[in-house]
Amino acid sequence: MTILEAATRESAVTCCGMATTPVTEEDAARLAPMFKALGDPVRLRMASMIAARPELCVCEITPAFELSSGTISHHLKTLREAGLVDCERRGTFVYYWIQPEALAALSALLAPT
Amino acid sequence: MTILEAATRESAVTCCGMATTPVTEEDAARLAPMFKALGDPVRLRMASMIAARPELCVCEITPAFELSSGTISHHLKTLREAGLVDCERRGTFVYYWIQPEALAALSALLAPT
DNA sequence: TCCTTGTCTCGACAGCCATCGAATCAACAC
DNA sequence: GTGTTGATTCGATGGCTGTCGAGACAAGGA
Repeated sequence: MTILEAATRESAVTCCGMATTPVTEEDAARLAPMFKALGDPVRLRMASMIAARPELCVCEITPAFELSSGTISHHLKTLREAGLVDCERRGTFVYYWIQPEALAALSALLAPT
Repeated sequence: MTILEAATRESAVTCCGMATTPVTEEDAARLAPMFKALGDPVRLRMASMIAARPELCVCEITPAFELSSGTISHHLKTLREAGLVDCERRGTFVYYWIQPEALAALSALLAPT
């Protein structure tokens, strides 16, 4: 079971945000890395750009930031390892898309239904 | 204008999450520190504990973690500086409460209306 | 006044992280 | 094969951060 699946299922089970029931130690350990990944302005913008479209090519992300391609890849990897996005190579290009369940899990935690 | 007020107003103006419109550079700079503050398991649990009640005494938070009082204070300060909580001393004790607008701003960003 | 208790601040330190440039890899065109 | 372009990985570095313990501060009681 991936982190994402666990987080999604958990939020579905608890069905309420932290404003009603405090998160368990285990949930905190699973969800905190997702918040952490969004805790950098560059990555927050990246995630936002990716979420605003069905999928997005790295070649469209890179020119939006004045950063080296190495740093861009590093941030995308961080978002991927947090379970917030996934990617696929198609020919020369790599495309990223959002994992909506991950966003939903975080959102559910912040705002009780 | 505080960070919190700015974030709250912004989310009210845009009224949609990052799944529909990418956040601006300025919004990202304002909101990322809030996500970052929630990006530590200890702070996420703390915020959750505080959010689950109208207000919470530090003396109730401290025993929930196996950490020194210095570290507890440090994390609470981080949450406060991020605009997620506020506090007040009443006699010997200090009480913390959540800033619901801050959570709402983050939630609005994650989940379009 | 002195002592106790709750909380915060300070100084220090080990570990993590954002960034860069260089090197490497993948796919394609020639 | 050779070269080119897109993307990732690697190594290094300066800065940030989570943690502790000790000290300082605030409030109240003996």
